[in-house]
Amino acid sequence: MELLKVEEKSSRRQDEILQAVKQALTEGDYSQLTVEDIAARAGVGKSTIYRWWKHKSELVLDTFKQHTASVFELNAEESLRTNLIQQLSLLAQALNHPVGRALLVVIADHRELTSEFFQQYLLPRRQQTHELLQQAIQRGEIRADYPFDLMLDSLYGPIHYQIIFFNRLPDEVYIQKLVDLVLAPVLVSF
Amino acid sequence: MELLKVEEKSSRRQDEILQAVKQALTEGDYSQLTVEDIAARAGVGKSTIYRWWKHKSELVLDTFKQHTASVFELNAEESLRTNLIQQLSLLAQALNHPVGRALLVVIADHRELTSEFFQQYLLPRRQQTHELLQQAIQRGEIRADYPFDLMLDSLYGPIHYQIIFFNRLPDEVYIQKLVDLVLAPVLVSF
Amino acid sequence: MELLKVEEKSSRRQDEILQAVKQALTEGDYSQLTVEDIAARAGVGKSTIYRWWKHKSELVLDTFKQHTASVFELNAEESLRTNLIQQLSLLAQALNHPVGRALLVVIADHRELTSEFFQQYLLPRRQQTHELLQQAIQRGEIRADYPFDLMLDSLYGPIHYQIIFFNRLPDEVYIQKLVDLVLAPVLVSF
Amino acid sequence: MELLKVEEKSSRRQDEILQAVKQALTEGDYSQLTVEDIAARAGVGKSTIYRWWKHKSELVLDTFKQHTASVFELNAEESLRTNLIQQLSLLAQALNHPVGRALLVVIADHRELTSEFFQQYLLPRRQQTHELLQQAIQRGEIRADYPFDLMLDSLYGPIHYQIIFFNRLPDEVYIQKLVDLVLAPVLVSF
DNA sequence: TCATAATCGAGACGGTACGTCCCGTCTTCCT
DNA sequence: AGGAAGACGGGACGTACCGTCTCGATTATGA
Repeated sequence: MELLKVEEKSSRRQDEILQAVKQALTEGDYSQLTVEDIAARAGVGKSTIYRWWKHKSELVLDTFKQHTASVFELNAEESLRTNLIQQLSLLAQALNHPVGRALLVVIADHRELTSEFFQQYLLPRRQQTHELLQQAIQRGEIRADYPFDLMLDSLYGPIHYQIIFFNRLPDEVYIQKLVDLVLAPVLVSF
Repeated sequence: MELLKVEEKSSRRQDEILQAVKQALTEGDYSQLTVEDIAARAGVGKSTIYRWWKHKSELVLDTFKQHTASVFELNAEESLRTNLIQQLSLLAQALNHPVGRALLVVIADHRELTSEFFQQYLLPRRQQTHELLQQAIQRGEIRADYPFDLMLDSLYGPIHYQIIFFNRLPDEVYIQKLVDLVLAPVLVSF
Repeated sequence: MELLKVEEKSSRRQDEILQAVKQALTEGDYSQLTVEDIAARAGVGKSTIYRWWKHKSELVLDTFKQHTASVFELNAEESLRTNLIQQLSLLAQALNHPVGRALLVVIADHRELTSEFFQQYLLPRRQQTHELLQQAIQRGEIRADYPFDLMLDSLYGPIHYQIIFFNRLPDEVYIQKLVDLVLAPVLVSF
Repeated sequence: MELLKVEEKSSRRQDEILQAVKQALTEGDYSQLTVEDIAARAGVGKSTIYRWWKHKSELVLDTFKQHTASVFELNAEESLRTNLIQQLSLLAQALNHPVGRALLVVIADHRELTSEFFQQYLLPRRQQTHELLQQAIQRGEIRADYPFDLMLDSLYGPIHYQIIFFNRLPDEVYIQKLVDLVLAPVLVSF
């Protein structure tokens, strides 16, 4: 019981730390993020932070996970197109948020974290979308034979591309057009 | 002739410095890149580096430009598809090269450099590809009415996406499939 | 007791750093003194030094203070003459020591430190000597009416002068003669 | 003839450089003095400066010499006291001038220059004053048997002492009192 | 009168130390 | 006993100047 309490307590504290990271990133980008500042914001000693995270970069990763945790439920009742548009919009917003920006730096700078990020974040998301596609296939919305992996890259890729290299958050219109373009060849039409 | 000499920004010494950056990046990634190490490799004082580049990040940008300068000529005699495949392959290799990796970090970390990179590197490349498309249209290879910007993102985006988030250099097969997928709706067929 | 501990500004580590400064100055003069070298000698990071001292110059000042801390007690049982000779000899030695030499550079180079040095070092010393004079007056050794400030300058001045401009440590004989010369008009004789 | 002309010209240029040093020192102290700034003020290339002076410190020495060249003639018709007061006042002003301040730094910082300064500047001055004393002896103004070297130190020393350590230009009153104090035991009175 | 040489400004260069920043670890001292 | 506070070793940063060295433009000379 007491152990649980301790765990809970530290879990709450961890949340506070991640919140502090998010707040700090809202006020300045990754290069201005310092562990000391985070500690001060969270009312915590630096050692407490390093007890749970080996490096600053991991902190950012977890902050991003926490930040995007609630997002990304699928809506089984809507069409594939609607779901995709919603997914990509949320993704774009998440990536364009200061926390997402910081994540991009971390991913680029620490290649050893890429696989962790892939396993824990990207893969689940892709599988989710895969399910979406399966359902659409079963509903007869789209063709069953198609290079879906490539299709997903064609959806996700441009979003990241726009944010990273054009420094621009793709708007709803862009995303709709993108989805329509990519979806066109695969839709069952008659 | 003399005017040309004035115009070309890169003296021999600056070239040597960029070479030193490339070499250093080949031996370790961006986070291990040190201006002092670069200076030592180039047999140059630190001040010489800072005389020409304000920040380490700009050094990396110029190194990337130099590294990819010779690349990317179009081949007017080949088909659009062949040209695209070749372009994307070269791009993928450039980005996956240590220098490209470093560039990604810099772009992610210094958003103020994004527009410079866009202007000086991405935009010319896009215009080049646009010409390619124009030629293909005139040759009747592809349709004239199409959202080509979006199409370019669909080509470039996935390449970057694979490299950044999957930490993987897209192989020839991937690129061919990608090009075919994206090109399919726009090809004039009968 | 604990208050005392708090009050004493010099932790063990700070002492080690000052020792390292002294050692470094023994091996080379001020212009060769490097903070990095000091740090290395003290087995300390550069930041530790800059945490406690704003500038290299202040380090030297404190080193001089530490170096001359134990010195300069008066000997109430001896005659004024004996005390003065002893004081000036010690002063001369302190100034001629590498640490003293460095101090002279710092004082000359950083006029803003002069007043600090005056307050914390020269003034106490002068007051001490003033007491000495008061005692001598009360003992009837010397006259009570005399421009003692000027007298002190006539004692201290030549010592510094010899060291700075003649690059020469005044010997015992010089000091005795100086004291006798300056003291002559003020001694009570009959 | 032509050689002379060349020599003259360069001599004029050297003067301009020394003037530039003086001007620069008037606007900021020695630590802010840079050779590049001097060169710019003098409208001269850095190499021209280094052609005639090995180091920045020597430049300052020569500037001081030039600055005080015209000063310090003795006035044989006046009393010893008057002459001494005038001498010391001029000395004090010269030392307190930015150029003098810079000189003090250089002397303190480059002990190898001390002897040069001694030979070329201090010694002549002392000999001059010695003559003054000789004349006073012959006129019967002062006693013939006296430690004159020590006496000179008692005059020069306090002046330097006040300027260096009290950061204060001794005023006329101070100097008069000093001279009177030091002169008292040596004056022939009846 | 024009080519050739000497001079000198401008400033690039290798180098060195500075003082700052912040990492990730370790210590202290309070609660 | 645990944790906030923050000292610590370390190491890269970007800056400032030093004293040396190239490079052209500008004279000055001599054929």
